[in-house]
Amino acid sequence: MTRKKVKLTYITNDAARKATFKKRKKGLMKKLTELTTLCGIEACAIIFSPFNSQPDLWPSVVGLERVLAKFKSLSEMEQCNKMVNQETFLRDRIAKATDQLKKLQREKREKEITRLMFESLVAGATPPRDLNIIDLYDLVWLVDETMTDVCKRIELLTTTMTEPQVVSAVEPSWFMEMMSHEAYDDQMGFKIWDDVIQLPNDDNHGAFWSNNGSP
Amino acid sequence: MTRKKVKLTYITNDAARKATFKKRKKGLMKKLTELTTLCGIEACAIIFSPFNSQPDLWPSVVGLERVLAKFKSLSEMEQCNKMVNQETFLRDRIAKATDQLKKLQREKREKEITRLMFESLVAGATPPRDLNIIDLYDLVWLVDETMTDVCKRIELLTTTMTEPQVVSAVEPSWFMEMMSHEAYDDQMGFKIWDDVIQLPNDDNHGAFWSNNGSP
DNA sequence: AACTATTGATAAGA
DNA sequence: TTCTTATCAATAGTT
Repeated sequence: MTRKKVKLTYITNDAARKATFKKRKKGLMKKLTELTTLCGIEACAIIFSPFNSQPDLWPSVVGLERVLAKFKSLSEMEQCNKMVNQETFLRDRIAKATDQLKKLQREKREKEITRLMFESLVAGATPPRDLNIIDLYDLVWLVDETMTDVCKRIELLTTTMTEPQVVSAVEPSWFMEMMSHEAYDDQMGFKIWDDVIQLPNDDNHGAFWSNNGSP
Repeated sequence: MTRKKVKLTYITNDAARKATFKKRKKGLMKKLTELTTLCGIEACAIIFSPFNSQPDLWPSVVGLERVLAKFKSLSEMEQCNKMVNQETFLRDRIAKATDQLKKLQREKREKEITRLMFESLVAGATPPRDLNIIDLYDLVWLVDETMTDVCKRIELLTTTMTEPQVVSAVEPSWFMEMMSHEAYDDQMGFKIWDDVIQLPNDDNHGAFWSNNGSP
């Protein structure tokens, strides 16, 4: 049973690597069979391994030869044009992971500053320590936003209020949301970087949150 | 969501086939990436399709060329020796499916005859209709077996019995098992034959149950 | 393209 | 080795 998510790295244990190789090779060939059958296409694969002196081929030798012949009939230039290769595949995955990372960093940052704001509030306006200029700017922005929300809400309640006791009993939903800040700190890097080889530099333009404190 | 098990046949609907092709090609390349990374091996794949004018290659052109060169350096004879190809793969699946089919047919047959026996019993020894010689032989064998079991159990209870009321209250487990005969009739052929192209003839030697009434 | 119910693949254990 | 099964991964149909 897959007791845990598999790490995408070389398996150093020989027996385990061989077992995995056999299983996954079989699975891969099944997938190839399915793909060609379902979509009525031609495909081939060659797999070298230290476990077999000869490469594993799919489909049969004859089928492989036919596909290879077809491939070789294309010119070099044709082969290079508009080709979907491993690089494209990896770039796609990297882009998606980067997007997800940015999103989580933004959320994390937002929660941090929110917590900071409420901590300052309950501490009775004690000046927060260890804050740099970026933190302070973010904090100011959030305080302004929150004040605006509060004023709007006060105005709304003042003009439409009929039962005062209900107002104090029920917290607005944005308050509840802001107060729940478990944060993604421990999981984030792990969850995202796990199976991605490398990430491009993040120039971070267009993002409001400063992404301080990222992993 | 996969609303149903996929049938391993050509997808006639153009849009659906293209969608499936894109998804499965991506999945296949991911699998190839994982296999080569986990096991530290070399592999390549070429996929032709009417959706791209050029074939999809894995890994990059350079990687593909290197693997192909390695493959071509092997002689014809070497390529043919001990090769695991599509035929081997299919034969393996066919053999396993055949084994499973036999097992289920045996179980189904056993349940049928068992039901027949109990029906005859409760009907007050009314001669069963429409039984051929094979059915009758199987029935005789089962009755003999059951009688033997019953005699053994009677002997056991007679020699060790201390509290009669418990005996009549608790059915022996083999009895319960025999009486539960929902049978696999409707599912069997479907479950087994579904994704297998062709099965070799079943010469059926060595099986006790006669496998009447198979699909 | 994104979502999720479901099927399918498989890592570890027996 | 093969078989089992809990868990993770792929994906069919839908939006």
